[in-house]
Amino acid sequence: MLTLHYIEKKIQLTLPQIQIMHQTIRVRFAPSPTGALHIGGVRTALFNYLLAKKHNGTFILRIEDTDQNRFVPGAEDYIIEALAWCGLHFDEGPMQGGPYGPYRQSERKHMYAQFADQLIQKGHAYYAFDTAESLEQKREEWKLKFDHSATYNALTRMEMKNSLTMSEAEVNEALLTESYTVRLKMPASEDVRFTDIIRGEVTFNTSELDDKIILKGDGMPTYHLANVVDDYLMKISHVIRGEEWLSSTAHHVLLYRFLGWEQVMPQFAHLPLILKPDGKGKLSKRDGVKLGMPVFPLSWEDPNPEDSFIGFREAGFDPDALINFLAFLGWNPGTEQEIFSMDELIQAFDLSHVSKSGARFDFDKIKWFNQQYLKNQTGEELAEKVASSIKSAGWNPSENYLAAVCFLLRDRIIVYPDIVRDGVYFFTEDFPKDTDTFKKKWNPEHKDAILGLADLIGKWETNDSTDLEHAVKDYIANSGLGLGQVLPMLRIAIAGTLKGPDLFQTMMLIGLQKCKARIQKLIDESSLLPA
RNA sequence: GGCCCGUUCGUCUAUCGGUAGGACAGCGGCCUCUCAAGCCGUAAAGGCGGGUUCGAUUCCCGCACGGGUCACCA
Repeated sequence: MLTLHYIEKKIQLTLPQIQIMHQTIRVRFAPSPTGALHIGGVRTALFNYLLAKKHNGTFILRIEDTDQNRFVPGAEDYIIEALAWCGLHFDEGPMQGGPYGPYRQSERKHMYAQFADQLIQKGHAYYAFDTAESLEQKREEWKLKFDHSATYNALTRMEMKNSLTMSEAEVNEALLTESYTVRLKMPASEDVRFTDIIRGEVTFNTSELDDKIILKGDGMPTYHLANVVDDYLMKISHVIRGEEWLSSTAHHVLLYRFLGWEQVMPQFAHLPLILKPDGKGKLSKRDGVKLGMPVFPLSWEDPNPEDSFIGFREAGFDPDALINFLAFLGWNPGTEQEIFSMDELIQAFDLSHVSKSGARFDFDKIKWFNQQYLKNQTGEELAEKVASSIKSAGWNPSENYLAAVCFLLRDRIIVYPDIVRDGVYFFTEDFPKDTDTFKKKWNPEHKDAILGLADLIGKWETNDSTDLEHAVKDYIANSGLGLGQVLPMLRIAIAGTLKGPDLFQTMMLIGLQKCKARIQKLIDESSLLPA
């Protein structure tokens, strides 16, 4: 008994994996070009990409632009650029084409009607001529009659204006003169069961489901039809999408069944949602500005400033860090490794390690990931990334110098622009000075000793910062002062602030002559300050 | 409200019935001219109630709570 149960369980566990191994994996990321692609979409794309790459499969981009009202110019370019920045490259898509194109649903418009017809022929769909007003009115009625569960379904469709309630002549007449939609005819009461890779078996009863519109008044399909038809025609093997789609999956399963495609229906995997930091609802566009953090990969400029958003790229994040962070939102490798390159993610990824519950977006965590990525780069690598912002700040350091600065700063930055913010004194004499602290620490009696130190620094010749360090420390000891009385002064003179990298390395980099001048200058200024 | 999905430290998570582990954030320490980084340490969790079992975080049922969804949007 016990062993039987055990074996049964083992078989259940290994079956999906075997299927994946021996099947050609074809997955698609299918965004709607209605604006900037937010971070949840990027994660969906990532998981699709990882599964495809892990099994030598194909990763497809399909643009779902069936809603002409919501079409936003530039959105498709944004999506493509954003995913490219993240290192997610498509094998088939609108840019590069492929054997199953076109890859924009608007360009596939002519392909959908025949399947809607097929459904009508078989009695699984029907024409509906209801106007928006009559629908709204009916919905109000149903709300009272059925206690909130108001839908266009088996219970109500016979009181509506559609090809089920009209004579053939009336229908033919209306087809020519009126705007119409095609609705899927749901069975009155039937359990629709499917297996979700992440959630296991899920069941819906058709009595709870409505007669979804599959073809709109303008001749365009809705998501439901377009999605099923395209996934079939494009031979998609796995549908990996957000959990918000779970409740309409029964409609999709029925569509596959009615179209005779159930045997080749893709496997479903519904990803847990990315939630707002407070956990109340899924993360949305506006949460970024509200909480002062990006939720988009790239900045998005909209004519309406309210709809313009800053991106992770512009905020100074590294795409590899973003990807690493996103991979861990709802997935884990089952080991204690946390830092993963894209190749390592591909190796380690497995749908069975995707969690079921929603994950809150944690800004602190992505900052930590980014910091890890920055401090593992060489000075040269960092320099390359910040060179343009250094230039636009008006500074023109040599490549070597910039790289050396980046190297010194690299352990204390979270995002790339921190180098510009924290490194001002490496590039110009015009850097902010914390004079308040200086005043607190300044003791006029030490003036001569410090001027003497400046003198020594200016004259010192060495290539070794520890050599300088010894000289300075010896001088301080000999003058009878403590390190704590002198070094903070020096730091403010040279860097303007009490924090920063090793003082002696900093001085060596800036140049000892310049440092001497900075010390003298600060002391001159301090004699002008009120005591 | 109906239906569906979920529920382990504040947060992200490990644990596939047998001492609840890691990471972020927090706190403390070491290091140090400072700030970081790093290292060490500390505090912190199985929603509730029933069952099944020698044993339940893990399996089952109920409840509670949270989320999703109920458009000619995807």
